[in-house]
Amino acid sequence: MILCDRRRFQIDGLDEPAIPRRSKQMKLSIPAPPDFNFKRTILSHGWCQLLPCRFDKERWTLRRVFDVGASRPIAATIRAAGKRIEIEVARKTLGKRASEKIVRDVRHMFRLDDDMSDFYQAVAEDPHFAWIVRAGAGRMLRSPTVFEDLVKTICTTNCSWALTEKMVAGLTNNLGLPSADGHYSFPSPEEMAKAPPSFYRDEMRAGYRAPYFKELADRVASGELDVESWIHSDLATSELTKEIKGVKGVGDYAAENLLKLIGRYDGLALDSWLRSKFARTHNKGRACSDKKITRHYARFGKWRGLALWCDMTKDWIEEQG
DNA sequence: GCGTCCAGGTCTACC
DNA sequence: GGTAGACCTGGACGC
Repeated sequence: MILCDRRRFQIDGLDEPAIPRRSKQMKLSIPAPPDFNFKRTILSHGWCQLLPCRFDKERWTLRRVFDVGASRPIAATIRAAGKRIEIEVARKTLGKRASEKIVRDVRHMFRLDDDMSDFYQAVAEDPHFAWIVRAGAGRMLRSPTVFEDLVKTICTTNCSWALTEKMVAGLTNNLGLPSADGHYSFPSPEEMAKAPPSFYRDEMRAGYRAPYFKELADRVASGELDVESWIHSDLATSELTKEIKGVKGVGDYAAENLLKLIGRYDGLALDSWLRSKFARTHNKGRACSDKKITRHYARFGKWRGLALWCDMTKDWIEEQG
């Protein structure tokens, strides 16, 4: 992807009109870990800007349409509320099953159950990385499903961020299901499998990736490929990487990026922006080899990919105090 | 407005 | 295993 575009969200902030508040909305509340940083997690990378998420930087909220199973998708607004995360649902009432599903999804997205202590221990002694512990950085926002993260990752390959947004929007707005307020959920593998190949080429504007999406959706919908199992896989990272790269359109960068979202940080997921940012930050603006970048973060072992990402995105948010 | 060039990551064929 | 070219889109640029 083209990097100058990738960081656009830091400057523009809100680009969607606020949804009018309803007279009665239901609220759910989740306790957050002591080391959790809501802002750092939302802006951990560009996912907050991809539908069905909508980031409001003025209010520091994340809106998203959640798929809750059989009933209609539900839009919710997520915000920090002290040491808790508050979820405001655009419904007067919400069934137990739907409430539990939304809470489970939010916990997963914000990685509230991730134990960061090992990572923080790995970076705490390094003067250039100790800020990560103080800031509570390192939780990378993800989607409720591995499938959604995989599709979005493929959408980031070999194109500008603007095109990534366009492809994801085309997919969501055409194949997703509408919530009561007219926004759409991310389509399921089954919904994507129903779409003809021409949809991916002509409507989604996925270009040469079009057959890849069709094939992926078919394989997942038919049960041939269980991408959700990757998150709890016992396979060694090298083996899991091979399996992930078995998906058409997924190469080294895409596989390692997905592995980060799954919670494995061995890979660096180097793309053009990371290489450029590393050169500016650590190599006096001169391009350097991937080997040199790898050596720079090698001391962090299995956390090197996360250490790299935190290092390269440190300036995305001004630290307070 | 039109045409050309280029960047971006992966796939495939070839050596 | 390594490499070159094709894939497709949108932005930048020149005319």
